[in-house]
Amino acid sequence: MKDTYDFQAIEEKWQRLWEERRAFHAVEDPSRPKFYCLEMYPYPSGRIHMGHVRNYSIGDVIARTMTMKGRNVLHPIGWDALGMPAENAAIKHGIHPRAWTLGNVDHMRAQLKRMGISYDWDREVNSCLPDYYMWNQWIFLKMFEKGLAFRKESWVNWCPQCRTVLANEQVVAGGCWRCDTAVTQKKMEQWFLKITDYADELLSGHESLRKWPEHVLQMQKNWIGRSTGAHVRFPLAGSSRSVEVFTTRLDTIFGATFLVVSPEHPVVPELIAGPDAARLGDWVAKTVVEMRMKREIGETEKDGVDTGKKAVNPFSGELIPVWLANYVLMDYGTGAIMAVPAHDARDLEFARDYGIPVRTVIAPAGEAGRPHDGPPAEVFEDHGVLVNSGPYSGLSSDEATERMGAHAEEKGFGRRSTIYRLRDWGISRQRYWGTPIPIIYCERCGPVGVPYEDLPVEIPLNVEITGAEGSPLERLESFVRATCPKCGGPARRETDTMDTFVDSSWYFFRYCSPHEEGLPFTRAASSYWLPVDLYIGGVEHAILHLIYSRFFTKVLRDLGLTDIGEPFPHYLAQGMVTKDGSAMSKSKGNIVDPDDILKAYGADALRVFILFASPPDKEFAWSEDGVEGCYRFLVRVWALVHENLDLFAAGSGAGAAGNAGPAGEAASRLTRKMHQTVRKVGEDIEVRFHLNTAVSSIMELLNAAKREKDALRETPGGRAALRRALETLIALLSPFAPHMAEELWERTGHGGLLMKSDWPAFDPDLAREELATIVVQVNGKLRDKFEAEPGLPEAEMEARALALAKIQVALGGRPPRKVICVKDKLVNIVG
RNA sequence: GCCGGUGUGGCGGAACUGGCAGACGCGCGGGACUCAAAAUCCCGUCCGGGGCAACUCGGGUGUGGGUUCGAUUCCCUCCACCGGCACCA
Repeated sequence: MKDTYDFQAIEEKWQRLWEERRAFHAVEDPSRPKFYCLEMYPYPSGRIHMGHVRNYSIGDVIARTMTMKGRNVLHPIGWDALGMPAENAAIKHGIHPRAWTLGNVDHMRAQLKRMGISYDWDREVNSCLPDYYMWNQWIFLKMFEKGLAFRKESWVNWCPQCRTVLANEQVVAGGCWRCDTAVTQKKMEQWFLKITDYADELLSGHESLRKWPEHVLQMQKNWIGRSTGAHVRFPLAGSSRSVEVFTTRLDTIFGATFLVVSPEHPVVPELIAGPDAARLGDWVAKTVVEMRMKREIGETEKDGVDTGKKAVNPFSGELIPVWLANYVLMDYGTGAIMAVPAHDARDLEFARDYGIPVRTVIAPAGEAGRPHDGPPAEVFEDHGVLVNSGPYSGLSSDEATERMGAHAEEKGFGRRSTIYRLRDWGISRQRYWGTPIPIIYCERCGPVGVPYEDLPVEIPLNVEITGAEGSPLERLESFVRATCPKCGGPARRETDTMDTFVDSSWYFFRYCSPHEEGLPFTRAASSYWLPVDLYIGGVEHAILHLIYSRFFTKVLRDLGLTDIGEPFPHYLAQGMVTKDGSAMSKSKGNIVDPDDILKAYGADALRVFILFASPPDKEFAWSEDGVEGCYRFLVRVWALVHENLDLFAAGSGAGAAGNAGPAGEAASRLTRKMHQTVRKVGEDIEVRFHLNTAVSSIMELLNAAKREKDALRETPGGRAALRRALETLIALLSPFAPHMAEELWERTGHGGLLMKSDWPAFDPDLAREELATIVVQVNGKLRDKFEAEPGLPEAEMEARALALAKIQVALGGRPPRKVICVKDKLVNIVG
């Protein structure tokens, strides 16, 4: 091989050698500490994009560094391979979803290998293959047995374009998350997973997620939406029924001047019965539809009707009117509220529109003494002191809430309670390219789980995907027709498939024992590798994927399959990749294809640049000049090592470290810099994850070596120092630019793979500066500095500082009023 | 509206525990090499004033204030941008 930097030949060579030597293959080894480094597995859309490159480059630096630091590293990859784009491709190009998907996987696998990412390809998983998705079915059946998977008729978000149900989370601003088409509503029987059973634990689990970004925890918290308050029943006058409400402000209940029930509430038929039934019924019918539609758009005018019925306030005995209104949602709380217009802005707006009385029952702390008869000038929503509240008047909000809750429980008309915004997870999809839900419907036995020995229920491949209404599975008689596993009678198979978020909710378990045939994963392997030590991926999955995975982990734990309760104790949310100020996207037309960069500059340069340009959790702005700069940096490393290749030859006159002669100034300077760099790069990678500053300090080491090299080559000790600095430089660079580093490692006479070698040793004594630079300030302004031996006593520091000519001038002859000394750092003289 | 995040040169960014603001890279300017160009190498590069110059003085981390001997860093106010949630009772 030539002496010029032929990145193409070098990268191909080392990718081949790593593969031949199975360098990335992970084997459980209880004698060594493990490190499970995970990046979010990709959807095989066809090509790798810059977001992937960034995600996987970050992970690879961590994985390679941990390997060199002696950890037994698991670094797997796979494919989130079920989903709609494959069906869309089938419709558009007449290619089968399976063929399309597997073709994409082959292409993208080759691309990842060209990036030199250190994946253990023996553990590759692919969610569209039966040996993966059968375990979705297996886990589903376990959840079905425990009542965690259940059927429910419900309104669902329906995308008319994709002709499929969408989860709430897949509705973005009223549109379909994929195609942006306006979402409509439809009522269907659906399968749900009971994630709400885990709402509280998903929230309290945040306590242990200290290594998650704050904003991600906050997003999850908002999503779970915990509210504490009370449920209270208001009996309907002249009826045996009552209306239950949920409130977070029980202390305001004496101010409840009306009740509002959602038009979708089951009690509505009774409420509208009577002489006015026709008019009220029309209003309800119209409003139910409107609410479903307008909710997706946003603002809605408050609109309501008085049912003429009355309810009894269980605290005061007061009769209050019962209204129906469009601002009360059926799917939050109980679908009915007590309206307290004096202390809730929404209720006040409604009360004013319809002339309903407003009664003040909470006063600001200082104003409880004076009378509060008339309606308040404006809404008061803070806590305060109760007025006009019978026996509770005079109590603080907090105390009243407490006592009223106890009273309601004692009398049996209410209870203190906690509710959540989080809904159960609807997983049914009317699609073809998904995991078939393993259920058989028997006329006699109802829904019956497919027996475990009959798994997998395979996706039938002999279908034509036309894009016509509904799922192709419905029309496939051979798939639908079944016999009941319980009674043997005629039955129909479920034709819905699972949300693909099910696949990704547990794939990190499968990596631990990807070839296991009897279980989704083995306990031995999973208890060795899990939890994931570092999970890296885009923040767009902060809510859905990460909550679902946490939920699945807790379910699997409760099924006795694992001991861990949190899968990802450390989550690194990678920032977006942008160009010209906006995210790279097809619609913006600002996509840079990694393949083009690979061809022009090579994988190493691309990796170094993408890691150097900004910290992993921040946005990354693409720049062609930037890659070029990193490419030049690699060429400079290449050139410097080759210029000094003679130092690595036997008999070069560069003694080994031990027998190097008395080192000169330059040698100890470079050695010091080298050790400082080892420390800095190690900490930046392992502790702070600031890969950008790790790269820049490697650049500094290169610059220092270039600066000192001529002097160093003069003496044996200098040559030894230079040689060791270059070796260290190569090793530190290897997680970032692994191909070049391996090549240089080989060319400098080292045997074996650099990636399997030890991380350079750090010696704190050699890293220590011989002299400390003491900064001298006058009134906080830098005026001069001096060098001093470390540990100089403060009195001495002060004396030396005051003796400096510039300080004398700055002080203008006046004696200092005060002197602050910080050891080995600074003297500040206050004049 | 509520919650969270971010504001530093021409650009990406650095400053880790309150202690030298601008590391490193890009870009730009100058020089060397070259017939010339590219590549490479060297020097300079926060802004403003003074000096032929080694230098020197002043200002400076979105705004205004505070704490402190000392603030990019801590506290309060406001502004801008980004993200999440949103008639959530």
